[in-house]
Amino acid sequence: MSPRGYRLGRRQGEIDRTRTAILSAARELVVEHGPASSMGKVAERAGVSRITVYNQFGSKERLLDALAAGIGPAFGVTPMAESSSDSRDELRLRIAQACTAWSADPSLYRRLDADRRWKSEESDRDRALAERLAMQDQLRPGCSVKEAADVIGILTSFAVFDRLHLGGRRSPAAVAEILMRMAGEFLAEAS
Amino acid sequence: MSPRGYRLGRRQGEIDRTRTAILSAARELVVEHGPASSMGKVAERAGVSRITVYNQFGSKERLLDALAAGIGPAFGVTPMAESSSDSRDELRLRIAQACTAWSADPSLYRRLDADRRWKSEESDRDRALAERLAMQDQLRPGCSVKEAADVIGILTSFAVFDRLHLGGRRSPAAVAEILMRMAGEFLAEAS
DNA sequence: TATTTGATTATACATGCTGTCTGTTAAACT
DNA sequence: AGTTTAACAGACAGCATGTATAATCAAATA
Repeated sequence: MSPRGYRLGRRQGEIDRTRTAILSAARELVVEHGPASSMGKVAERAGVSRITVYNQFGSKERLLDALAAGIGPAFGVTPMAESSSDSRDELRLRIAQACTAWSADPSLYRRLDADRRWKSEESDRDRALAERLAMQDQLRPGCSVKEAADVIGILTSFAVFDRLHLGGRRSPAAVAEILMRMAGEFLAEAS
Repeated sequence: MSPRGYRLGRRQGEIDRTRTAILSAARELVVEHGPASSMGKVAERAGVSRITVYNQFGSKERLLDALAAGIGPAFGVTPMAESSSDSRDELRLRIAQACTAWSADPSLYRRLDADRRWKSEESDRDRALAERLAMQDQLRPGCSVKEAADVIGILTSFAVFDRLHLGGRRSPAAVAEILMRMAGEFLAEAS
């Protein structure tokens, strides 16, 4: 440990540079060849030793976790959404935010999506939004909160976005428009 | 090859039994531990040698292909759908068939879904159905054939079905009902 | 300047997996 | 009988992950 305070000072700069170099190389290889890319190849492309990759990230799984970490917060945190008075606008905002987040790096998320748990995650947020919709009588008669929450989860998933995005031929805004119309399944008719 | 007809006779019985034993063991292990299950474990559970698995299926990829083969035909072929006069009924049938197919073995398809290409496959069939809908003026004004085809692909994908199925807590028929309502996004209003 | 700290590195190793090679064995045919 | 066919088994090569140990080296301290 460091009994007397030992600051890394400008050594930290090099450490951060190697970390980002490794992450950058890993991103490239995952996009090119999928998550099965070997640690050796990653180290080679990053210009460091294979052991350095293990020293920095511990294991391949944690390296992929770090690679996927960038998206979670940006998508999960919707600060102003909570304060929105109209839950219908909140839904629209939620869908738009999802599309923006996914459009940041689709070719990476596409390769990572398989092993990740985004599909069934964040159901708490979905349920909370569905409950607010129900509270404001915005749900179609006969539609349960659970059904609305499940559909929200589907409409904000990467797989659905990617299928409509078509590699950029359809804009995120256009995708969001389609998704919002699909959300009409559980919304009350009144505009 | 076999210049003179060489029949396997009752050897074929054992061969078939071995193949099904391997497939059964592979199914169990994939459901339990995902597609990363090793060929050695599969062979061990099937009660045969690891080499036998390779002789029968050639490679791990082809073994997984064989595992997934059961679903494709049953879902892809919709004989009476073509002859249906009402394209709206055809859509309803298509969605119902997808739900029935996926409900056959969700725990297996869930593990296989990651590496498979069901997501972007069969877009030809989706496009054909979307074109028939357009031909009969069943598409919402301003909705392109491509958009309808994309949405059909989404609504008949396993990932979407699985998320609504909830491990059996929602029946396939109920899932189909939700999906059909979501399809209303691209359908003309008239009933 | 001399020492300490901690990241990077090379070498080596253990383990597990995929896929192939070579030979053996048992059943089907002539 | 003898021949043909294909499943079967042991051994092997190659590559992957992850670990252990010791050596190197630059920056931070005293």
